[in-house]
Amino acid sequence: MGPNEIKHNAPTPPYVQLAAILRSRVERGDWRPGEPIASELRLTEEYGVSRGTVRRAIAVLVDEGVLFVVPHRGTYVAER
Amino acid sequence: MGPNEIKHNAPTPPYVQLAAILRSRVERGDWRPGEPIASELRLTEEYGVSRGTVRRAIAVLVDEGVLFVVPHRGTYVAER
DNA sequence: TCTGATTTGTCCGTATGTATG
DNA sequence: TCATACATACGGACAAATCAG
Repeated sequence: MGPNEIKHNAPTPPYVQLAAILRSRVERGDWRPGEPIASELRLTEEYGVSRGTVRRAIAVLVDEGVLFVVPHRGTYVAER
Repeated sequence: MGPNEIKHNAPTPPYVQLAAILRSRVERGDWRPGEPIASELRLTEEYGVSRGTVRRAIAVLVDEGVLFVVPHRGTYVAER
């Protein structure tokens, strides 16, 4: 883990921090294009934030074209 | 209550008066270690001061190690 | 077909964080 | 100092869709 921890008292909001973490995990190849990333519930447990924060972070990456959501199925890594 | 009233025309600033009141309430065991005290909104209603004043008073006690704040969750009594 | 588990969708209430006048 | 507004975050609850058995 290391730096991949959410700081609640940082000037950068948790959802922005988490978005950066998830972005780097995708770039690192942690999750490959076309494959699902961890579920929202899993991410809340892994990073100690609320689901609302997780969903907001995902929304950022969806907006960037890094991820896409399939309703009731999961969140996936976009194809390049 | 009784003496636990904020005097706006006193030489001692409201936030200092409130800090003293809250400190005594903790010492009295009104709120126990690890448990949350009243919310900022609740305290503004209870003592007739603005939220800014409440937050300033809390900041004093946090500085003293009497209280600690969990962002977006509440203000708690420090252990010990 | 049925059942239960999983996942995202949505809404609500409450709390603190921050900024402005 | 006060009053107000909005942003950010947390937690809970329930619905709807999906999937595996």
